[in-house]
Amino acid sequence: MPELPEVESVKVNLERYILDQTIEKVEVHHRGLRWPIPHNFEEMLEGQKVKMLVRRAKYLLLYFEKADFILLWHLGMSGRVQVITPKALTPRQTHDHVEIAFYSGLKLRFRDPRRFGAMLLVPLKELSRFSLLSSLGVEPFDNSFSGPFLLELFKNRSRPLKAALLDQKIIAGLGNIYVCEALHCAKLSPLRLAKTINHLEAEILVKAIQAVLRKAIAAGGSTLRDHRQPDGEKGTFQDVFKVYGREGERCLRCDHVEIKRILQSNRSTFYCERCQI
DNA sequence: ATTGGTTCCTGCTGGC
DNA sequence: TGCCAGCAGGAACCAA
Repeated sequence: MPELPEVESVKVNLERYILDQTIEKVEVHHRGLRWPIPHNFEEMLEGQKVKMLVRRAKYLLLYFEKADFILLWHLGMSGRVQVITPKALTPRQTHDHVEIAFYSGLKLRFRDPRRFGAMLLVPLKELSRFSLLSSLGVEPFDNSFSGPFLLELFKNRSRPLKAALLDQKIIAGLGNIYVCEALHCAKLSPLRLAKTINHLEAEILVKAIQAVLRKAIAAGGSTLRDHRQPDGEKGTFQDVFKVYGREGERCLRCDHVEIKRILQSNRSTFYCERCQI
C-alpha cells in the first residue's frame, strides 16, 4: 500500500537508476489503469531524458530535459516499480502493464495487479491547476505544517481524526497504516472528532506524524505484500508497527491491553483503547 | 461546504 | 479438496 514513505523510498531508489537516462522505448501492455493510458503515451516519452524526480503526496512526478510535460505516476494500491538490468532480464509477468526501456539497457516495469495506479502526461503549463495535484493538502514535512496550522485545518471539522487524517485534501500522503501509527504515537483516539483537539494535542499530533513518517522512510517503507524498492529490496517498517495489523495483541506502551480493530468508513482502524484518548 | 457511502480491481483467506 | 464470499485499500465520484 504505497503511502508517502513507500513512494518516497521508491523515488530515492529510482533516482539512482534513471536520472539523466534517455528513454529508448515504451511498451504499454494494458492501458486500463485508473485512467486509460493515452495512445500517444509511448511516442511522447520516447527520446526524453529524465531530469528530475519529485514526490508530491503519494504521486511521483518525472520531469524531462526538453519536454513540456511531466509524467505523473501513482502506484495505487498494489503498484510496484521494478528496475531490470540487462544482466538480469526476467520474463514479463501478468500484471506488468508498462515497460520503459532506456538506451543504457536498463528497463523499468510497472506492475499493478489491482490497477488502481495511474500514469498520466500533464503539460507543464497546466500543472499548477491540474486538479489531482492542486487539490492536495499540505505536505507533512512542509515548514508550514505546524500545530497551529493543523488546529486551523481541523477547526469546524466534524469527522473523526481517522477520516480527517486520511483526507488527502487536508494533509497529503497519509494512508491507513500511517494514520493508525501516528494516532497511537500521539496518544489520540481515532474516534475523536477533529475539531475537538486542543493546541497542545495538535502540536503533539504534528510531531507524531512527522516522527512516524521519518522512521518509515528510513526503513524503506512497509512491505505487507506488494511494496518493494525498484531494486527489489523490501521495506522493514512493518516489523515495528505499534498498532497496525496487531488486533488482539498487547499494546506495546501500556503492556496488557489488547489492540482493538474497528471499522471507520468501512476501513480497519487499529488502536489502543487505554492510551489513545 | 462537508461528509459518508459506493465503486473500481485482483489476490488472498476463511468458512463450509 | 474445492468453491466462493468477503476483505484489503487509494481516491474519484455521487448523494445527502
